[in-house]
Amino acid sequence: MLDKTFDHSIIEKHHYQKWEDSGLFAAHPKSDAKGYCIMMPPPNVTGTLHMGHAFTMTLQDVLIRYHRMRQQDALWMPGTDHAGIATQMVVERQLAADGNNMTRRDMGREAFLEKVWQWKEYSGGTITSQLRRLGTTPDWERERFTMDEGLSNAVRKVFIDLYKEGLIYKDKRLVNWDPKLQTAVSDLEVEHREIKGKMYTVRYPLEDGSGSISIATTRPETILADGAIAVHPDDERYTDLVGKFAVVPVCNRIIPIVADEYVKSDFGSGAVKITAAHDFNDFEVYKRHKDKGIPLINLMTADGHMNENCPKDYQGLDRFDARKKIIGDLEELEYLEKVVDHVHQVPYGDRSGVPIEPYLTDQWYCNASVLAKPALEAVRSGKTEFVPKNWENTFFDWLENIQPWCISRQLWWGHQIPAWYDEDGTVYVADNEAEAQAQAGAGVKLKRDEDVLDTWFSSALWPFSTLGWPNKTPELDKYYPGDVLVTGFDIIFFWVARMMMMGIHFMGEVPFKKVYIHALVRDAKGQKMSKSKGNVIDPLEIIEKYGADALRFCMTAMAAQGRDVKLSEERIEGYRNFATKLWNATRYCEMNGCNPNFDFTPDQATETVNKWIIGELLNTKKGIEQHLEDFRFNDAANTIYQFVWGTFCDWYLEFTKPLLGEGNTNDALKQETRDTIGWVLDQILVLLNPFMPFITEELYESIAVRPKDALLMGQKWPDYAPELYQASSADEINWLIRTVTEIRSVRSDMNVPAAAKVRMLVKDASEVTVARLKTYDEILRRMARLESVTISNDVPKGSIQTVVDEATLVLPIAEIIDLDKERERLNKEIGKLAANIEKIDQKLADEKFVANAPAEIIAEQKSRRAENEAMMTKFSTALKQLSAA
RNA sequence: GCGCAAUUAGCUCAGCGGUAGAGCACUAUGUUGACAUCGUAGGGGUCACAGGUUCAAUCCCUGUAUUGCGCACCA
Repeated sequence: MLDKTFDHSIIEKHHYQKWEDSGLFAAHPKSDAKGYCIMMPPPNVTGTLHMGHAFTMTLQDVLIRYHRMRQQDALWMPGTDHAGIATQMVVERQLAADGNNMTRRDMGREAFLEKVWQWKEYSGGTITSQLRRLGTTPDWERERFTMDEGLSNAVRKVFIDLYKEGLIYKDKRLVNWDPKLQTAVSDLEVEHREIKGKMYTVRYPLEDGSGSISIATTRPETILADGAIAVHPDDERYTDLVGKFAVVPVCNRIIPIVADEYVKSDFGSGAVKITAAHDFNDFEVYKRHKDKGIPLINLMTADGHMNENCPKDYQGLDRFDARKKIIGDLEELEYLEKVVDHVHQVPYGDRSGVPIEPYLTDQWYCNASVLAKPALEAVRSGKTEFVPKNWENTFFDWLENIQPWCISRQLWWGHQIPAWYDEDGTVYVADNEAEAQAQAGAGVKLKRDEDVLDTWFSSALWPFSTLGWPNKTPELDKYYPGDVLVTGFDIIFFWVARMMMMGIHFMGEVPFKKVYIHALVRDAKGQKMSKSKGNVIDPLEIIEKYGADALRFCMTAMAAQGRDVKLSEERIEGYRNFATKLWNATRYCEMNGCNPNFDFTPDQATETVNKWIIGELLNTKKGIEQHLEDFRFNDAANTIYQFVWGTFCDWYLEFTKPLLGEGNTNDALKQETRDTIGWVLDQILVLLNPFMPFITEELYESIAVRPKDALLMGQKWPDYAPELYQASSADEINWLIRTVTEIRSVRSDMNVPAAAKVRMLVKDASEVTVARLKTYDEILRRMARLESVTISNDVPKGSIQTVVDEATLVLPIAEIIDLDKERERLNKEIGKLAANIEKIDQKLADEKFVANAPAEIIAEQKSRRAENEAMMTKFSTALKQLSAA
């Protein structure tokens, strides 16, 4: 027998161990079953589980468990990502905190990497063990890490192949440079922050002494690297100046004045300084005016200090100090004309939090625009489909305007670029040093490129590198392309788009057929969870407190398409209560001997309530299937919730109480009812299992003796014969529900004490109703707290009356009735009905409506009018009788 | 500036061309051994605003407002 209350903490670990030991997580590439594959977005190997993970992993696990139960050969491919910058930063911080003030450069590459590997070994299992707490069932045996040997081989091969195809190349261009981390970062890793800064207007004297030209800038320190001044070609104010030269204040360099359409005449002075090595737009101007002799001057070191290209007294200054200094100098030299407050966007590194510097460096690039074309085409043609569809626009916009992808990073943690240089700087791209040496020729001294690849470069290969590529494997055959990728919208660019590009290029086929994009998890107020805000809800604490099932179910129920998940603890508590409800219902079933009977099949049910609940279960199962098919997780969750609580517990178990009681001497019926209850309960556990795996597994084990080692998670998703649903049963039971609800409602309205048992007379009952009243006599008496149910057209004095369908229900309660109150209630009912009728009459009187509306709508209005009319008559009669009393 | 989404009950959100829904919260109440982590009943909405299409609009279209999120930015 089950304990009186459900304690999730007792059951969770125990079941997970059993599941994992059972081998049921494993995919079987050689089996004949149809494959179903989800590639888990690999979390940061040294990370810990946060709500975003819990959310996405829950949805994936629901899908995987569901498809596994449907007898598909499910592969949920798990793994972790080395997360280059993030992980390296953590270890560097640890070094700094050690007290020795060591930096990675002090340590040297090899020793540092050893440290990172140690850290990976130490904390690498954290997140995967936390995923186990959540109850997820990926094929752990296949777990991969982006820096595994196999995956690293794939990375090198892709690099080499793309290099040979000319799609990877080295180039000197401006990159987003993070002076703190001292690496290039992707423009996706740059966040623009609105900053209240200043705009400085600076006067540049003309070289010929004939006057001056003024420009505006927010970054006066870059004046030292100015290479030109640009004006709009049509700007008449400056026509005469184009072709002349100006003198850069402070450093006195002579620079040309050029005309370029990029300049907006109506902004500032209409003249702009061109600092080609420190601004993306300026760099473009520079390229268009190469013939004008514009110098390309880099004035900063990699860590954001002023370098040897600056005047002596600037060299070595931090970039922000240099700004202060130059403002002073300009003022002193009387070049500074104006300073105004100016709000503008400044790029910040999203990891380092410092302003990003456009910086001129040599980097490796991938020609993304070539790779993007087939990826775009694949989505346009529907080979890959986004759900919800509107994300396709985001995908298109980005890929259509894609820039060369800078794939090199000045980090140590990651895949080192497989390129070697000889002393002349000639590059040899090869799988290993020996091959590079062979290319270069014996005896040539080679040095390997020190940089590593962008983490997303290896993640882009994830859908096939994890399946054994470049080897031809049965896994690749069977599971590529994957069925669905489940991920958040925030990494459509970072990851989804790149997997599409690489997957199509190297596999000749899209990496997944569908991309389900979910929203972000926020706190109850809708704010993004972040450590600095302190509003982080830790999934593990929630699991401790409410159970993994409650968290999972909450996540699923909140996963409506296109909306963020605002997570509140109350909501989770609500679903914990749902688990308790199921627990107690099961306990009740056990107490009444309603355990699954394996000889019972639902077609054996004869009693209407039993046939009804079976039919309702059919609809529920169909609903869940449809909703999961459509990735409408919230609807799927609500469908089963509603069935379990609102249908099974609230009504069916109550309906069957009389049948199980001593009053029922029909043993066959009693047994059928027990069997039906046991069967439906068993089915509930199966249908609910993908959502709430722990409690359902526990109950499944508890309610029946099963074949040895039969785990619920390994059971087959049911198939029901459609004829098990019978509309006639539904009609009858819906009448019963209506009747019980109506009596309860009127009792409550009239303050009839809950404990009071009252008689009920039924007036104007049809034959069908008479029969039903007889059939459900006991249920009615029990559920509506009635002493007796009698067919009678008498209305005793002091009765309250109400109407269900054609019949009038009369409750003679002279001793407790409040006549005024009852009069008020009846008048209210009549008023409502009259209003309905009036509305319908208006419609029916509208010629256009009658002429244009479909016949069934008109018929519906007419029959609704008749119903309302009939009810109004009955209530009016009741009112008259009350007044006469 | 461009784009996307949202605006429905006190809160969080579903929904839908033909009688407005859920959970939580709230109010009242507590009857039978599954369940007070519960039962029963109830109150509560001009479906942001303005136009349009339609016999009919909360739903479709257009515009406005507000909010959120992307993308791009003028030095």
